[in-house]
Amino acid sequence: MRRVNPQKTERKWQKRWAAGKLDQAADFDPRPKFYALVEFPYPSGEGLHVGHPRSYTAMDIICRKRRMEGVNVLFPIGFDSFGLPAENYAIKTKTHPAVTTAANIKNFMRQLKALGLSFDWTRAFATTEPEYYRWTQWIFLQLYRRGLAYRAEIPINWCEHCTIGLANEEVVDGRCERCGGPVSKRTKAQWLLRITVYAQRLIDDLQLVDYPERVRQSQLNWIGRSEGAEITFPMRVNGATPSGALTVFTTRPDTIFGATFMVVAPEHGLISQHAALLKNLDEVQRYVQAARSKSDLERTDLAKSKTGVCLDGLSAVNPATGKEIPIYVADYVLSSYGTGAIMAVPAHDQRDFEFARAYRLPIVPVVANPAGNGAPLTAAYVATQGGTIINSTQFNGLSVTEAVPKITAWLEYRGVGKRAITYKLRDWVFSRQRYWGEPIPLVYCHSDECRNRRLASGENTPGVHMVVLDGREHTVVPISEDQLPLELPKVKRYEPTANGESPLAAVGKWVAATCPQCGGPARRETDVMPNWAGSNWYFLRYTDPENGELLADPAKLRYWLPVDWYNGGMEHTTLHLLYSRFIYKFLWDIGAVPPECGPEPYKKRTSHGLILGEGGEKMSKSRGNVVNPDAVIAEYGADVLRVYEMFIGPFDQPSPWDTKGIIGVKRFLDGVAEYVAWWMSAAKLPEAPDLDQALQTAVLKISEDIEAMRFNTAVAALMIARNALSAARQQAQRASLSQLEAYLLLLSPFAPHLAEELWETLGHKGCDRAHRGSIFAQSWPRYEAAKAQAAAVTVVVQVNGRVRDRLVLPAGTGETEAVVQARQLPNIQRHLAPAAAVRVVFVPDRLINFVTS
RNA sequence: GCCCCCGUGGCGGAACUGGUAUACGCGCCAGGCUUAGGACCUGGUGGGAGCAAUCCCUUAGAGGUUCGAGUCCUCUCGGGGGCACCA
Repeated sequence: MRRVNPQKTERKWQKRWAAGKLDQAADFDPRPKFYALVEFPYPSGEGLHVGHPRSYTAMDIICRKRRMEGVNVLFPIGFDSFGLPAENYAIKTKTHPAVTTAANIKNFMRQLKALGLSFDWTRAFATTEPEYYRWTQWIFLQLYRRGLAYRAEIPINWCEHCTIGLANEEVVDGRCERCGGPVSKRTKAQWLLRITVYAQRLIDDLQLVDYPERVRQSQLNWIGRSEGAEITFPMRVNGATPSGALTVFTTRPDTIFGATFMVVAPEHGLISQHAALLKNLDEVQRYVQAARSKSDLERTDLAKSKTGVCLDGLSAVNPATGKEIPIYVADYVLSSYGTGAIMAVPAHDQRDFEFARAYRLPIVPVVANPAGNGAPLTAAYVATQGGTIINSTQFNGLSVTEAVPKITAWLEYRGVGKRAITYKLRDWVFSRQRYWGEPIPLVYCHSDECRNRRLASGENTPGVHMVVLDGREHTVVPISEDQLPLELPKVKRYEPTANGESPLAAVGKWVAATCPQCGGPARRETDVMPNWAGSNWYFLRYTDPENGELLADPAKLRYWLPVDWYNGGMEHTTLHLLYSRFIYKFLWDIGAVPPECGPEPYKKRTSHGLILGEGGEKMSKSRGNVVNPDAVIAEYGADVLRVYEMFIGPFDQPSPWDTKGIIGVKRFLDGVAEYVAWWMSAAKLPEAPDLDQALQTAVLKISEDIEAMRFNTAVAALMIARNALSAARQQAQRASLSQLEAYLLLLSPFAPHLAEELWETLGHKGCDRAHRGSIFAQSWPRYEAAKAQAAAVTVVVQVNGRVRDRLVLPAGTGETEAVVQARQLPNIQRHLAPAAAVRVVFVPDRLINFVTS
């Protein structure tokens, strides 16, 4: 028998579930709470990807089980609807992003609902709703007020062909994502957030949370803490006149005696400061200019040989040796890491070694290479563990490990160095020269009144309180909070302007603002926030999505936070996941999130693997291997899609789609339906005597597997239990009502529509208005160990570790009895001389191993 | 270069803290039902030898620890992901 039109049944139950309150979370309910979170989708024009149901069904299964366990579950969904695709679509078709976004959200809602996901739809919102982004803007203002948002001239990605600035996400392998053209750097004033202030806390607090090791490692790696020392090298002009100093960061202060030259990054301030002193200024400037116009791709090409120019007329003194050493500018030194300058120790750093070779600079070893025997170096000896210090006066003979603190202390005593910690993490560029994002709620005022007020208050930090626009000082004036949201205006053109400004810069009425402080004319900030802004804090809003006074009621935050379980993609590990931890910590610091919620937003994080196309390639439009969930639902129904996606492979690993594999899941679910129909018609048949054990094994296995996200083996366990029911049926025996009910309960989180339908078939009321009759209002089956106990077990009998026979024994048979029986087995006697056993290894109910040697 | 993950049948993959390797599903083979067909039903299915009982081999490869290794340790090879001139 075939299931007739699963889609119709599924729609029926979806309607009935929606009419009730089964999926809704209850604020302040005395039951234990569980806040489950999945990454809300970007509502793209392509609709839902088959990857979405994998993550969403997984969390749906957990939530349905939790509710059946008597837990008050918050399982919300929303839409992360600002973003580039809507804007690019607008550029192509002149359709306003608000229009496409609304249509896409509608489509996504239809698709999500068709999957039977038990989201609390009453809490849904989109980040593009002004009532929501009002608070995204509010958060920006709080960051600004506390000096954590600032404006700075930084390089942006510039596409020569499109003549627009690109977000980092739009640069793929150093090329423009849209036109494929080369991307170079241009400097532009941008708003940045000081995430670096939180670097250490973002590392430390990883101890407080339950994240997969690979996620933890990635975040640590990305933040990139390095311990070392800052060392100051005095500088001289023409080898004589002292002139300032150059500070470097190094992780190897123990090698300072081997520092034979210094290198600064092309962007280093030293060059402009000392321009007048440089005898080869032209050459230096040419080099700096060339470095600047290079693309990222060229500049970071490791295969490229080292280049640089000596700063002629300027030199430094190695504070350890007292020797005068040259200073170079070279683009292998990055301005954005450490101090943008290094002490070069060519004997013990490969990059410095290559540079020294190319420019014939002295290479002085200061750590003995035990394998080298004093032979000339062919490569740097990077001795981080072993090695003895040489050529370093009083430190000779120390190990590297001993020398690091001793030499640091010595430098510190002499006032030329100190311990220092550096992070790879950079401040977060928070402005985009784009349209479809949250406007940054600031104006620039050049009135005397605002200027005087600024000067009088002493708050005059450039880049925070004051900026220079068109050569003129402007006061930065935040829009008052009661004026939020600052809504996006309508524009005619969505393209960024030719000079890289946001499309908003071309809207005269938008740019010409009134200063909220002095009432005079002011110029509005025209950049918008990146699409991470809305997702930084969305999980807070779910606790109180309608609040018009606060971003969320503290009492509700106290009740629901932290998020108990957050599942998402690995690709967000160093973006959204890190950003939102930072913003959460900030909101917690300023009291917008109550102290009781704790310092971390997500208690537990898990990651799903990608669903790949058939054959293991990534799904993509260009490969033409994209599977549309709508098509799968139309052919097989949502339950088949859900169960298939759970069965496809280990949840945290990538798995290829297999159209043929779906049929196995369809057969399985059809078989369950068919069994129930048969069961109803076979009331006179006797009950099977031994189904309890099979069922209890399933209860234990499935309960554990769901918690551990081993959904593939949970589905296998459901199939095994179904096979046990079928086997009994072949003996003309049926399951008891309670056994069959337990089975449907186990199935229900995976295939909710079918389970609800069959539950009704068994004579329950089904999902009425009060929901009492729904399968989802029942209790999750309890594991009964006594019933799970098998009467007989198969014990493996080995001789010298090789399986020679098997023995069926009553469970719990003791060693003496088991060994006597095992010795009588003919095959054991064949392999074992009667008195030969030297030793017997006995594992109760599992194995006996006779060891003769 | 650094960090992380992974190598098990024709395929996706099972195997709890070392204890029956290949669960479950796909595919394939045989039979059934059917005029026919399979998105149906039943049974079989790692490789080799044997009529058979049974024996040998097998978790990328090579060593090691152990009564016993897919699982632990060392090395080698292969695949994937992330970061990357980070001083």
